[in-house]
Amino acid sequence: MARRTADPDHGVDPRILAAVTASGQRFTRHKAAVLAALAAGEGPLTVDEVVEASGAPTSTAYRILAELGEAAVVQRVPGADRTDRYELDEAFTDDHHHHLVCVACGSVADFAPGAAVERAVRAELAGLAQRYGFIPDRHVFDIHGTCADCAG
Amino acid sequence: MARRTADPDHGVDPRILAAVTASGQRFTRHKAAVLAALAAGEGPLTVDEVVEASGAPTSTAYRILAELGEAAVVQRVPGADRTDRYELDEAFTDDHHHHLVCVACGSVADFAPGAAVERAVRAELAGLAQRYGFIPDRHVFDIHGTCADCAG
DNA sequence: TTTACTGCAAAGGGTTTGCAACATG
DNA sequence: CATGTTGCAAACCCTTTGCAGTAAA
Repeated sequence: MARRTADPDHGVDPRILAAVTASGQRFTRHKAAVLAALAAGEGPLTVDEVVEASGAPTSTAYRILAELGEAAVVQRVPGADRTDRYELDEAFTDDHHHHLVCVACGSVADFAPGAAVERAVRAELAGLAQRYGFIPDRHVFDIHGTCADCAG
Repeated sequence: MARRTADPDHGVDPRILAAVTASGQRFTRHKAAVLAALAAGEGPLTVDEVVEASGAPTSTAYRILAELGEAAVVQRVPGADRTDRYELDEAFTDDHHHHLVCVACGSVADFAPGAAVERAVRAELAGLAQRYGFIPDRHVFDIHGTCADCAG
């Protein structure tokens, strides 16, 4: 029971660790804290929320989020307001979800799409390259509306 | 043939005119120019593009776009970069479309979705109120990827 | 030891606003 | 005429960056 006492990985998903190091980055204490914050968050987090939860200074949080973005570990999620939000890439969450964006308060929540939508979307994506010369990477299917809190 | 010589409406869609005035706004020359620019544009326009095309000063362009947004005549379209884009609401374009967002150059182009996707989406929306207490208003189905220009 | 990361503070860039002059209804 | 709109410039806020010190590998 002495095999792993120090835990330099901070309990982070080994696949994420691999992606980060494969990208030529170091795995630092702040990076671990930011990743933990994102993993624990309900839906995508604003930079302020990441700062709050991770303890990293704002500028460092921005830099880490950018680095993780380059490593394809984190995705930026634009919301109804002008404030960006960030979430773990689906490759590391093992769930496919979309967003419920509240136009009243700006909050962004996750929701699981029905199989029919995803099936249709996949078929749609296949045709894009032929029709528009556009090479699809990922799709955004967000619903804008009013969340339960704001609807009263 | 002398019925409309002055044309105070600048040839703008009467439904848009109605929506603007119904919102308690005046219909000014700049507003007309911005609307004309949006109507003529291929896909959503950045503020700079609106300024360029309409001749309105930047601050006025922002204000007009905000006003038209409140009148539900214009929608803001977040892209891959941090630059907002604006387009006429679908209620006034009589076409339903989505966006091809280039992650390389930030350009946003329109594309017409297949019927299967829209059918599935409509079914999905219907269930949201029950499942999440979320009242859907509109949906965003954008494809992120690389446009023909950037793919080389 | 090497080099990436950190942290502060200062700069950057798109967006918003105060206010006096102006144009619309 | 009364009031919403315009335009300039200054203010704002989120985000990015320079640089010297720190820490990961």
